[in-house]
Amino acid sequence: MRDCIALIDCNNFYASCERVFDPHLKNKPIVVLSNNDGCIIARSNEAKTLGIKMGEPYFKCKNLIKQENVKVFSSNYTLYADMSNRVMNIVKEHFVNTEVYSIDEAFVSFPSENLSEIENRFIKLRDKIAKWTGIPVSIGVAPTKTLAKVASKIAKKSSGVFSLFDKATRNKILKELPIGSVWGIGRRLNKRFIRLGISNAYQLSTMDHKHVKDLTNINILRTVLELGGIKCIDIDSQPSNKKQITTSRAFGKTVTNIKFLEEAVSVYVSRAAEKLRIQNSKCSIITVALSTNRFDEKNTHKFLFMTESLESSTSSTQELISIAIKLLKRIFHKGLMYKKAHIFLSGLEDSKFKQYSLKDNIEDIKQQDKLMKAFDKINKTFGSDTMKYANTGISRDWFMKRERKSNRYTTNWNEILKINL
DNA sequence: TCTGGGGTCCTAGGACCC
DNA sequence: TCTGGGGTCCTAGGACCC
Repeated sequence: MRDCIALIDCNNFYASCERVFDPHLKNKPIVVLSNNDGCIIARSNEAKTLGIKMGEPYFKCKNLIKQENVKVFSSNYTLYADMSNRVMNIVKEHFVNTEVYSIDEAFVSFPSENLSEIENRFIKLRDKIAKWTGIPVSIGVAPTKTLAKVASKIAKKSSGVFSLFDKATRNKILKELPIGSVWGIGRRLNKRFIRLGISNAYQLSTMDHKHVKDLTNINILRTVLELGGIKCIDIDSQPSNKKQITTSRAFGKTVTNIKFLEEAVSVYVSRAAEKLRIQNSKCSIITVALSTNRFDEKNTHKFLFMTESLESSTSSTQELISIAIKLLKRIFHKGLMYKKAHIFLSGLEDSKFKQYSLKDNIEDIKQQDKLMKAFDKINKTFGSDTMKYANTGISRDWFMKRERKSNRYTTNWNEILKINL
């Protein structure tokens, strides 16, 4: 028996999360902004109809938004992550083999069965997710991941569940699908294929395999095979640890003062080290970078960075902050207008298999690990930043702008939804 | 004034090994 | 005089994803 694959995809996820806690927003246009209230990163269907584009800078469509009375939200990742967990937990309850692919998507695989049974099963799942979480989802079912993606796109326009197994239907749909909409074909390849006269997914699916491989790489050949119904990309139900951890964020305003940069770098290192400890890793390479505003036409864009390899890997916030501050002082140039700081942690290894160096004081390291464990536990129980290092600052004047953030309804007692009777 | 953030994988080429 | 064959590891750059 062959496996079937389904993609469960939340509709307009961030916008839908905001709507759950404010029923007035039903049928109204909503948009959600990226960090620093920069770009549009989610739109309700009504906002899409108005012609507001994905990724568009907020300031460019501000007039339209005002004119059409579109409700605007700053991004509230705490809320979205919690809502995502709720949806994913329901999916996991129903399917053993699940892969949480992104904050708003999950793949599941299951043995093939009768087609109408499949559809019924997913209609029930869709209804349950809507009832339990308030989040609308679309579900595409097909023999491969790539086709499940295609099917979920169709599902968005129809009843919410669409299965794509019939070959004639598949070919018809692929003929109408622009090549750039295929999962795995980005802007560059889209251009290249169009230049070769290949403009829709059907044409791609019938290309000569060797030709595709010579033209691109093994992954794109997999995409081609998957469009033809041959499974090449498996469900990855146990996501492996990250090989590199980045925390990079723009400031709410440009910063020239090194004191502020020290705070920002300390905050970003704290976040990165937390991520490191969540996956039980230690890092042996740290890079600190600063950049100026890349959209500033008067000044050339500067990206300054410096890397240090550590003799002994670590996941201690304290230790990483002190190295990062040292690197920061070396790359800092007076007079530049900084807009962003970045921290990269790499050379990751599992804490359990840490390679000790001769100079290591094992007792000290154990103490640090214990301290960090307690630190993380407190922040997990009482909210992030309950415990923090003093270098990370109190007022954080430079911090990202989020002027229209909704409450963290599901994760903070002080921000819980209040109902007036 | 205002333009996101955080990842992954593949390939080519160089250095190096036996 | 000649300059194999098979391999690994690392890095930079390019491409993709949400």
